[in-house]
Amino acid sequence: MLVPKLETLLSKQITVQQGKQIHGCIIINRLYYLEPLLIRQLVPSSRSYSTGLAHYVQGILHHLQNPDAFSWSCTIRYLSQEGQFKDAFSLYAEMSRVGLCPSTFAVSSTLRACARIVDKIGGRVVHGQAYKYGLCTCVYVQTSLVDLYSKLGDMGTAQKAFDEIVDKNVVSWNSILSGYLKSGNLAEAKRMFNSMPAKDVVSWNSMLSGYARVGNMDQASIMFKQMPERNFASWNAMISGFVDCGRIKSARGYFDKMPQKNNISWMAMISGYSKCGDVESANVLFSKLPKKDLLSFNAMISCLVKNSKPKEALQLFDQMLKHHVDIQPDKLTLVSVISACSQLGDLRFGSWIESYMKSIKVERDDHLCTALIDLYGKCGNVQKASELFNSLEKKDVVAYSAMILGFGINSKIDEATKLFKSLIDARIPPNLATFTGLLTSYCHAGLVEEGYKCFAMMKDHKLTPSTDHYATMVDLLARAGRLQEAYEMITSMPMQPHAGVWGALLLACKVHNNAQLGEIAAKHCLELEPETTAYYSLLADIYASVGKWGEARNLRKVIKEKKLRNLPGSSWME
DNA sequence: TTTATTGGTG
Repeated sequence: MLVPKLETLLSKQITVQQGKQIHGCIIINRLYYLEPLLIRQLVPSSRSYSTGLAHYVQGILHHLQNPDAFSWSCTIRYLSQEGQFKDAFSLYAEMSRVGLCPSTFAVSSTLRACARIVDKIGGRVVHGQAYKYGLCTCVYVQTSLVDLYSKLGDMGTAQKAFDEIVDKNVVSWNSILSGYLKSGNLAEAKRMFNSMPAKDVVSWNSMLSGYARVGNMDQASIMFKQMPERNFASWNAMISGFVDCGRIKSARGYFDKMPQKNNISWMAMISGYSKCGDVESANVLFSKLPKKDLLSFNAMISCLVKNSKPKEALQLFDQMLKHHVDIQPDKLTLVSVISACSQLGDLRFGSWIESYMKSIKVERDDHLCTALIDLYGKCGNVQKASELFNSLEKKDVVAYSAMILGFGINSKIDEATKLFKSLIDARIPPNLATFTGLLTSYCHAGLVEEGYKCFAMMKDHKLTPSTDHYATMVDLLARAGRLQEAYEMITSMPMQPHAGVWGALLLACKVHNNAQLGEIAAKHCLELEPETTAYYSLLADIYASVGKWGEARNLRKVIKEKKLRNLPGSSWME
């Protein structure tokens, strides 16, 4: 049934390319109603379907000599639907410049685009124009306004826009509801929900995820049971809700009970296992996934990266390229792949990934840039990292943290502290990673007092030091020969120190010939990681260096007897 | 024409 439509469309496309004035609006409008798969056939050899299509549709519009308001509106609506929000907005601006009166179609689509990219100024401008042209009495425009101000976090204006709607429909109610939920006002949301004249599955799902977001899974479960109708989103909201509060078994329960699963369900479950470090279970699920798509590959690759398995991540990426030719990696895949490369710390990957990005024509955005800053910083090319940092459009806390660490581990302590100051000046609140970077910088420079100050500063920013922060402090103190202080730092830790913390002390004890503390440190190391024989030999070395030959010999015997072999290359050994 | 669920950088 759709095929003849496509053919007429194709014949009209040819007319357009010959430059004849025809009814372009019909083409654009038809495109909108066609099956996505058929539309894709229209776009010749495009790597990215949506951007290719966006250019195609805009091309048709600009081919017309005098496009009318309807053609403009259809194109804007099309772009907004396809997720090309910036294009939709600039087309709207162009339309007004030409002097055409915007329609309710164009306005609501543009407002939707502004809401999605959180464009405060643009949204207000469009609102003003809609008011000027008297379009603010249309439910669709009004509902879009409610959604816009909800997404901007301006609930006062959102409520005002909502009150002005005479014929409120379910979507209008749902828009204000999700606004209150997003702003964390559960009480008001609940009040709204109860006073709704009609609820649909979206209303119920919004409430579910609202409770899930604050970790109230018991209330979410109660609502889930009460729901008159459930869809994929309802089940998936429960799964990801349980995942977020660490109740992986409950999440799995819902996953197994689901009558039908979509790829999002699988992905939520895989990322759940990833978050609690259960790579094995994630792998098992991934292998069972019937139809793997880009999203599920992204989830699995990122799982491997986050759980420090960069080699496996790159292998999976390779598999994806080889055996799933229909899947094109996107920016998110690349961010994970770059992160895997930086974990491997090999500069060769840097140039490889950059040329690869060029070959598949991926535009560099700030997220990709940040990943590259981390990569170049860790591989020793600070120059390149700092060039990338300066090229960023918006410098967020993650970019700053990556760059501070990059300076720090390349012995550029002045640059690192300067950058931290400018972060504070920019009024960007530092996070745990920022302090990891700064502490590591002081550690590399051997600046104990600055390290202490930095460690204390975390409290001022309402941050609690993690095990890694303690580990860095211990490393800093121990390297400086302040072994007793390092030991006291460990004993003051509110959490269980991991082997790396004791290992740092142990290594320093060897350097500074302190057998007493070395023995304590080694004991803890062996308790936590009995398989790592490097600890035995380190302790033996310490004994030997202070002349305790007997103990040293005994230890070496133990190593031999246990037939344990030296395992060089533990992370802290470097 | 307007609403809800997923994957990311330290």
